[in-house]
Amino acid sequence: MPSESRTFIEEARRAQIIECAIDAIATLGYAQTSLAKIAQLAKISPGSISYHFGSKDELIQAVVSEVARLATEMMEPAIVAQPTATDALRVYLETNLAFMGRHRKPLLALVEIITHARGGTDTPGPYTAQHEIALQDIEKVLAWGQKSGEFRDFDLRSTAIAIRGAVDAVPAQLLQNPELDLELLARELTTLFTIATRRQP
Amino acid sequence: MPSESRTFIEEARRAQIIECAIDAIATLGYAQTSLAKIAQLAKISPGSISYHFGSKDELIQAVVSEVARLATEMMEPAIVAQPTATDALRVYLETNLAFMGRHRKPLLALVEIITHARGGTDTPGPYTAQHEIALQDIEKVLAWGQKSGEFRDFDLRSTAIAIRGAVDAVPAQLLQNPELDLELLARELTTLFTIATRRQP
Amino acid sequence: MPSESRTFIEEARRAQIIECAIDAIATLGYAQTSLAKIAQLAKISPGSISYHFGSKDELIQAVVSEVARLATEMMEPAIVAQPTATDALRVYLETNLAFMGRHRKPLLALVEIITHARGGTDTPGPYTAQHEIALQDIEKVLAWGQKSGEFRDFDLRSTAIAIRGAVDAVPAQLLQNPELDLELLARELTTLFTIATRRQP
Amino acid sequence: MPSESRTFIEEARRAQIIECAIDAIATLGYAQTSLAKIAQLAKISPGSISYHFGSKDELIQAVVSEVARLATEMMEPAIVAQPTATDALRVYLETNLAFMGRHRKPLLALVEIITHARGGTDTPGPYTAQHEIALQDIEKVLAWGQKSGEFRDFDLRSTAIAIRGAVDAVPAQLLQNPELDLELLARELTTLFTIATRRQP
DNA sequence: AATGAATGAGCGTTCATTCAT
DNA sequence: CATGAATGAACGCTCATTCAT
Repeated sequence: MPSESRTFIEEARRAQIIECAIDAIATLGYAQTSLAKIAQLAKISPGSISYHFGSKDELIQAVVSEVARLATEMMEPAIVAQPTATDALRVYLETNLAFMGRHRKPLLALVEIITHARGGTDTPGPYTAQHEIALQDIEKVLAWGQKSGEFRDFDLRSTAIAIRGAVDAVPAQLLQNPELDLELLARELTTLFTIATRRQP
Repeated sequence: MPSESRTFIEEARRAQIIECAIDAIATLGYAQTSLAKIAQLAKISPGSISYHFGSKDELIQAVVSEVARLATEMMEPAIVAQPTATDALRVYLETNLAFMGRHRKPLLALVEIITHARGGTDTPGPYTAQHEIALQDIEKVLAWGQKSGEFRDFDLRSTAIAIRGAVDAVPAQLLQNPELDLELLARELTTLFTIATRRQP
Repeated sequence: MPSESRTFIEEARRAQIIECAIDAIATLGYAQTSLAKIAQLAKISPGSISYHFGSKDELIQAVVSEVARLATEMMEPAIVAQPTATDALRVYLETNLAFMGRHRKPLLALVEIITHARGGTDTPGPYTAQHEIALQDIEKVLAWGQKSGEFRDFDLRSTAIAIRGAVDAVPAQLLQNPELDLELLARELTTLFTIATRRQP
Repeated sequence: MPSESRTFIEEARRAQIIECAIDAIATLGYAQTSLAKIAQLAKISPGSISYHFGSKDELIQAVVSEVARLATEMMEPAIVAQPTATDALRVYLETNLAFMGRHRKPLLALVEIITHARGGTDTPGPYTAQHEIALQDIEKVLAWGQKSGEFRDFDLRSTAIAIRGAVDAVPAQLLQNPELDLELLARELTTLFTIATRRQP
């Protein structure tokens, strides 16, 4: 789907619709968000959304990509710039939680989509891949730390699950308690996983 | 809710419907599960479910109660029987993951329900309370360990979020990779959180 | 439908069901009254009503008959005992409104049924007959008064419609304003129709 | 409700649906009229009605408004133009019955809606207000006649109930006997209520 | 004589999608 | 490009009725 194949105005419409979709999903919840409501928010007709995205699934996929792009842009450079795996792990947690604080709506929308838009056991759902990538990213950092001798000898996948699980648990908390102190949480999680992963004396 | 108020045959039907609902939700996902599909699985008419449960909400509530009963029965006694907070934490993780291994479908269904059955941003959803209780249970164990001197001085809520987040991340993994080694995972998580919480030298 | 064909216990059950049906219809309104609710009120099973009455329509018909019997028993003797048509007309109005005061629930139920349970234009509805009889009863009194020279020369049907219409309008008023002074109303209607029907000088 | 807010084609569809709803209610009765049947009459899909009216209640409200507009347009100017209360009362009866003759179906539909659309005994129902307004309109004419000395001294509410009751009784009669002579009826009712209300010598 | 579990048709409503304009 | 009217299938739910017990 090369961007050259789309006119400028078309690209603008798509961006507008994606933004309104994020707004609607984050505000109303995935189940309560219909194309009609998104259209209403965007002040366009429902048919227009189908025209630009073909189907609801495609729109949702576009939303996911957009948020992922936003998150990656914000987080990845900082992480890969770290000199040590320990620093990278710390910055991973810090940037993730910072993203949640700064881009609450896109994050909430993403969480809504991931938890709601999965298929059955057979069809894997379009966003599990995204999650697998996230885990592998963490595993890379962990493997780095083990290789460099910073980290103790643990199972990569298990530890990645724990770290990612902790991060994924935050939006739900945030939803329930908007006053949640994300900075405190970031410090505590950093400490926790730093201790938990470092080479034991 | 005296058991005398329901016939034997009614109780049997309810159990059958609950089982089929668990099956449907775990297999198809919450959003794709309709009363009609549950009825189809149970080989009864859709109206029959309404007859026995009054509303979809009541059925879902019954499913939640059933799984919660199952889980509590299996896990709580073992946890409270531990002599130290460190043991309690270990057993908490072990029994939770053991439950996932033995009751995969009920567990998946429960997770589906809890993550899906929430309203918009404002309305808290009927099962967020359940989750809060789970966090407080962990916090109790953590506070116990801090008081006894087993654990270091960390923020209770942040640490509870990390632990619960790790546990909650497992079903999604399990769904994606049914061969996941839960025993290994239990050992690794136990080690991780034992190290992370214990009093530092 | 001779009463001999029914056992004593069956007759009692029917009476009980009819009473509960009246209660339900008067309290909840016709549209909100289901056989299940009547059964609940009567503390019997829904199937039992079908057993005793065959169908809902039959039950409704039985309710109508019962209320009509009650009304006729209370009103007819007093009316036919009057020496003049003028007195008969007065007593007709008085007894009708007195019945409404004393048997509010049966009356309300009857009104609910008559206004709700009509078929289409083609099928006349089972209770229009009842209404036609009521009109003819009034016409008899009016014809009597015209023959005796008490009443002026008016169209029987038109005048009967006016009188019956006035009477039928009362329950709706009563429903809206339960404090309605039925005795005042009876006096006023008597005066009005006495003046309107008497031979003009 | 500015007319600019609706397309021409939308307005046409709405009008068509309203007309079919009137037809269905007048023909089948309120209780037997479903959106599906109205849609069938209008040869559109059931979803289309929801599209244009949002809910059944809104459609019913639109029907009521339409008929009320029709009736008011036809009757009010003639009534208020009369020089005396006696004339006004006569014209009130004449225009009401003339309306029934000319707009039988809308009138029947309106009566069906008003008598059916009420909740239980406690909830007043959305159209009882309409009826109260009708009574108050009559009371105004009666009060006028009493003040001018044309009418005798009677209770306003009781007399208004009688007059409105007589008028409201007509549609039911019309339903049962479509050949009913409305002009005769109008003359007779006029005479009746003129005699009944005029100052007695 | 009575039960109550079960049914199936029907209800009002929602919504992704289509298509003539 | 964009519209918005229209669709049709699916939803949760109600209810008179049936029938094995």
